[in-house]
Amino acid sequence: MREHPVRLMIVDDHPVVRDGLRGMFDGLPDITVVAAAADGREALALARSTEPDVVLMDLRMPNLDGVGAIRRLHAAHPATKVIVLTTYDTDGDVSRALAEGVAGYLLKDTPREELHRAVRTAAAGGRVLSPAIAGHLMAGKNQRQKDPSPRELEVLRLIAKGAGNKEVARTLLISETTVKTHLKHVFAKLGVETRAAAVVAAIERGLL
Amino acid sequence: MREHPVRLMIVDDHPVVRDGLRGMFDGLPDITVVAAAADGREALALARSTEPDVVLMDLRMPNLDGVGAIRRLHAAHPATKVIVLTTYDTDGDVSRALAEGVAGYLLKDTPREELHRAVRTAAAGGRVLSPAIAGHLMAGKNQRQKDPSPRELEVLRLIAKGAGNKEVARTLLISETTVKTHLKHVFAKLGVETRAAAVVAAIERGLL
DNA sequence: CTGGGGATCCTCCGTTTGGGGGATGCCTGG
DNA sequence: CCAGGCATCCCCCAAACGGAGGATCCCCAG
Repeated sequence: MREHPVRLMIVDDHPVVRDGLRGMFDGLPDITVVAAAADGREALALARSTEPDVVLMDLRMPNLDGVGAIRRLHAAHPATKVIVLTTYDTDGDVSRALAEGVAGYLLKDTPREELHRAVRTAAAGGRVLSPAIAGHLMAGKNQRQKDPSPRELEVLRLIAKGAGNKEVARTLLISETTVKTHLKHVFAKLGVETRAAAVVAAIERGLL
Repeated sequence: MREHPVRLMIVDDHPVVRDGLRGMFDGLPDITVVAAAADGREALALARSTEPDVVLMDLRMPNLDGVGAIRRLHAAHPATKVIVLTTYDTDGDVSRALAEGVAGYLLKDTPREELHRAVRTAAAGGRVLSPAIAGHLMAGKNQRQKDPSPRELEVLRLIAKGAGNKEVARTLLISETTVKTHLKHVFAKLGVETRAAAVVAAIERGLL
């Protein structure tokens, strides 16, 4: 299928994880780790100089985080496949990453062999998902609510900090009625009916 | 100081991290990795057979998680030092771990050399904290509120799921008045004044 | 044994929330 | 051009909430 080994770049802010991943691909004839970056910014720079075929990357990073990094990576290197490798499996992250066209979304508890397979699959143009993730997506497809709008999230953020409608209104320079309207929409979109549940839902989906 | 190498056990449910850590201690003359476990249960078993001097372990694990594992480890092997190594730095986790008498609390973005130093320090009977953690503790000491009681948290959990006072009362088989009282205490202990802020605070402190 | 914390209950009261209706502009993508 | 999403605002109203006071019981630690 391929004469040259897959050129792999690792992106993760934890040295432990970087080294762990590097070690996992050690000694494989068909995969070579050509770079390891600690954040999105570094990843972009290294991608330019090392031209990886596949990038394994964490979503939560300093400087330039996952989704942004993926977008700019794709823009600069359309042929490069990105596999997200993260600890979390929040819906928000997953769907936003998938929207960016990633080649895979794996959890960090993925065993060695599966990682190998994932990288090969991605290099060959395929897609891979951790079973847990796939499950989440299935569950989500049936009653997927749209995400709250930016303005609505702004309101929700203040609510999460303990503000009342009045206070939110003052802070955002809008009327209290508007705050309530935003909140009503947030509730509908998150499928909840109290502010408390709304903030939890938003946090779980990675919106806050 | 010590004639024999430090016997180190690694406990983490992520293969990536396990291998990463193992690699980081490779080739050190004074530290030997004698075991690696995927959860608390396994850790206890391996501790008995391998008698490690120091244990590096994650807090969030399946089967038997951090705090429980630490407690039982200490009970069975009082001389064994435990260093918590985790991604999170939530107050709740930190204080509960410290209460268990751990020898250290490090974040996973700790560089290699610091990890080495930490293990040596722990083996010698010392204590180590990530700077970020140390900061948190300082901040906490000045205005530390007590954590909510188990019952109070039970109420808060239901609130987080969107229940109203009435519903909580029915679920817990107590009166609505009692629910409000619990909540009032929760607010005071978390330093907030709305349910929404309370659930966020609780989540941030790792109480939910 | 005395105190304090937890858990349970109460009343009173003003404020906030959440749900039901709308309505208006503004932009963007078919 | 027109539907649809967003953001902004309005009224009405019942229910829920949060604060301020108690009060009892129990249990454990000093």
